[in-house]
Amino acid sequence: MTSGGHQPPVLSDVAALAGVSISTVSRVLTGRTPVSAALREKVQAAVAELGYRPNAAAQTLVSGRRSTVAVLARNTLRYGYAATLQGIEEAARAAGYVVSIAVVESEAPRDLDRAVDLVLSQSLAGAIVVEFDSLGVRTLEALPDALPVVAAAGARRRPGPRPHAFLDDQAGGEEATRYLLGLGHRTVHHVAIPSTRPRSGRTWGWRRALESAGVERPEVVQASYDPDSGYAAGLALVDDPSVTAVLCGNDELAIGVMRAFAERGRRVPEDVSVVGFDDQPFARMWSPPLTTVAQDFVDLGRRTLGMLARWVETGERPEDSAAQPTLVVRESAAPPRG
Amino acid sequence: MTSGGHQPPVLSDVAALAGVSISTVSRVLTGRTPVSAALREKVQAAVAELGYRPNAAAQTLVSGRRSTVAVLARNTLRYGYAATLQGIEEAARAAGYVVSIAVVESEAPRDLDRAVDLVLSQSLAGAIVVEFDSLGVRTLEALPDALPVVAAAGARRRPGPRPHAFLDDQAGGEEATRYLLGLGHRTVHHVAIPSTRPRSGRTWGWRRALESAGVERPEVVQASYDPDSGYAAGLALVDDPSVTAVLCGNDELAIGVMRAFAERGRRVPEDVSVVGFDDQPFARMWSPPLTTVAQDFVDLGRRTLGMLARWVETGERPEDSAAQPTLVVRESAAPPRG
DNA sequence: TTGTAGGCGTTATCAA
DNA sequence: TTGATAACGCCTACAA
Repeated sequence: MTSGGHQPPVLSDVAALAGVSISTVSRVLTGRTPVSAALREKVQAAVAELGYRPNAAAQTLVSGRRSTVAVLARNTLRYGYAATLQGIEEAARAAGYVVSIAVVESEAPRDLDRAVDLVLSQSLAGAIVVEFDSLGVRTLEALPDALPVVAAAGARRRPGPRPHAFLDDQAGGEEATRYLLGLGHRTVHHVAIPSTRPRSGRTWGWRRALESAGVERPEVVQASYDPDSGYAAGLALVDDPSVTAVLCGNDELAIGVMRAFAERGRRVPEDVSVVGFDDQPFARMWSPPLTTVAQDFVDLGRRTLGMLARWVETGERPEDSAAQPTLVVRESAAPPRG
Repeated sequence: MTSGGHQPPVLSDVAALAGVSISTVSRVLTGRTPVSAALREKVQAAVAELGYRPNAAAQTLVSGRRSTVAVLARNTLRYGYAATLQGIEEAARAAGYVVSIAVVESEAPRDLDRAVDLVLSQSLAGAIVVEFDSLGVRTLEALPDALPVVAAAGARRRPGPRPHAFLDDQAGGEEATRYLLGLGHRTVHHVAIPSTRPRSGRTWGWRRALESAGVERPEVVQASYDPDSGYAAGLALVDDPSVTAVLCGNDELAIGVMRAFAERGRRVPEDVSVVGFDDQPFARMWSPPLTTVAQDFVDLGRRTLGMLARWVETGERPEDSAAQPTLVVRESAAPPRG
């Protein structure tokens, strides 16, 4: 079939129109080999006239050069995940990579297999796993060793087979706890999120701060991620008069805790101080505006992609990379009464 | 080079191990042509032993079958965008498509070109444009006619060259306004979001409801998307005693409006009713819980992908598809005083 | 039912 | 500097 139809133009069409060989067209397109100015211009004109675009499949087949990076995540909607994805995409676009996404729907092995199969059905330069939850750990294990994979992690973990960029939430938990202690609170209670490990980094940070202050360490109230679970945790704390300051594992938990206190007539921050974690967008709009530990997820995404890109391009496995959260002081924490 | 190195196995490796020809392996893999049980088992064993995976580039090169869908959007983090993306990804995964994303950073032509170039550098089955803003309209125009493209739109628009799935926010605006009128309010004020057209669908719905009730139509307060802009709008309304009910173009605006009222001592819903739009996750957690028009963005994403998939698979251009928002009554709206 | 051979669109190697 | 030509990995007529 001659290419007169409505097929997209290919290299030979351009070559024919420009009156040169296919190799010459390829050379001006790749730019790696010199071509005389005269021919180059003819070729460029033909490319423009035909609206030619290289066939990606053919390119990666012959050159082996891959330019898509897959992101595997449990979720793409919750704030931390979505912000990390944004950072990855932004950095990828700047570096010339396309990002594809695959969510791992549940703990069920078939969901993991499904996502991994789909991801590996592409020609990948590498992959990023968002490892904010235990499913991330399993996803990491399901990926072939030959593929460059970097984890975007919510907490430091011991150096493993795969490099990771992470947010040092232990430092954040410690800073927030010290801040509350510095305000004059006798101790700080803690409502914890689930973790990839027995305890989350922020929970460790809270423990360390209490211990180094030589202060009593209350029982941890274990919760999930959502406000309802924070509400239940709040109810468990509200009748205890020794509770004057609460560090929550994330902002949504903090919202739920605050609602439970409000319903029982304990005012924030007058009666009890509440500090969140993450600095989600609604935190600053809350009443009272929420004091919280800000984690820069967008930057985490950028760094993760940067590590992966360097790995792919230089062949050198990157070092783990940490970033420090920062406490954002707003109005939900104050000195205790009296 | 013989394939003894650490290269991934290819068809010929499998064929050699199984003691059959390459085509036989290909046949058992594609399943379109019958193969004797004996050989089929040998091949499957060899595939498993080698951990063989087909090379995607070679497959799409020879077969022309594409299985990636690109999503172009202004943003991936804001609620509506992220939820739509979630729906797209979910439906795509179920249908065997991979989704890749490209954000169009700004109105600058070079940002549009950059995103479009990156997207078109892949072998695409089709594309989806998230058309919640005016940049979406321009993105749609920048894509080649030959590519199947479906828009995920925030509002109905006149049928155009490309099919779209949309949320009928005009109906939502009308319902919310009628609800407030039904509560006994003399009229309803409106704080509007920007729109792809001179007026957003929800603004039209608000107008229609007021007109058909034969009620005075106040000036629209034009705002942006964020709480700060809602706060400014709230300040513009707070001193007007005729303001007893406000319909906001989205939930974040509603938050800002409520804060402005709270600061000036006007209570919600006792003194003034506020209704939002979208039903973002924080809406139900607010104090008071926000009455708002829920839009199912996840479903929008699913429908959009469904349309695109049918188009790609059957060759028939799909019809436009609408979904109705629903009013979620919570506690931020009530009958007027007295 | 099975194997052989040709070609998908591009890059890279080799002569000229 | 340019042009043939041989891969890249796979699918699919066509022949056996």
